Amino acid sequence: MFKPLDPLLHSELRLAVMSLLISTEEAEFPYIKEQTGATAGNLSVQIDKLSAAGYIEVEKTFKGKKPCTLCRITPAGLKAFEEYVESLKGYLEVTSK
Amino acid sequence: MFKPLDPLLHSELRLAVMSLLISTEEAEFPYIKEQTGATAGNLSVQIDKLSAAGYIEVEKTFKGKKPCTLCRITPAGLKAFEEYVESLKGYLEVTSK
DNA sequence: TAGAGTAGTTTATAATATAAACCAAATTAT
DNA sequence: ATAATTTGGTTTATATTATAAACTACTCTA
Repeated sequence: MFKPLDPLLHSELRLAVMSLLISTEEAEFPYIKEQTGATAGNLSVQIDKLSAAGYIEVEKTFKGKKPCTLCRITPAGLKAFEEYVESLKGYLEVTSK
Repeated sequence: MFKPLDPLLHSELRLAVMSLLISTEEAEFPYIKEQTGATAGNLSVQIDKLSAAGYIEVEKTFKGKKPCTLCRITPAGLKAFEEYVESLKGYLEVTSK
């Protein structure tokens, strides 16, 4: 009935980041920051966690002279997200018996 | 895009409790404990929080000689749950553009 | 070259979840 | 009768987590 929810994804900000990356394939740090409304510090920490879990890939490049942190979802991340959504459904689908 | 998620509901156990109560209208502590797989301590704390927020009603009665804690969802709780689900959709519906 | 802006990271703190320890009453075993 | 066990919880201590504040480094502009 109530399957456990991946704690890495059951977090408002990390879920938003994952959701965004699934839609966009690839996104830069400032864009994610703007879209999620997160502070840079918080976002940095959560991106690290997703990256450490292998759910996203982080590439640090340069855009001219400015640093540019690019994030991309990984197949493992996509799978985890799908499983999370599937598990979550058990909590949301109210079987009005 | 990413609406804030009610932190009271964005918790695995509390969400399970709410989901259960919406389906059953009324449930006893041991039943909720069994269905959610939670420990009694954890469940007690989370029920208190939902109750303090006015999301559920807790009635302490007796069943013969044994204490019996009955939980029921409130209209405010139902509304909060529905809003939570609505907000959550923004995170789950991946607009594969 | 001083000040402001951009792009982040590190770290300290506050909030949260969770289980362990505990309490009280009832039931069962000796 | 009384000791152990079970039932039905609550309280409290701890571990984890989320979050913002403080910081670093580099660039751009006046």
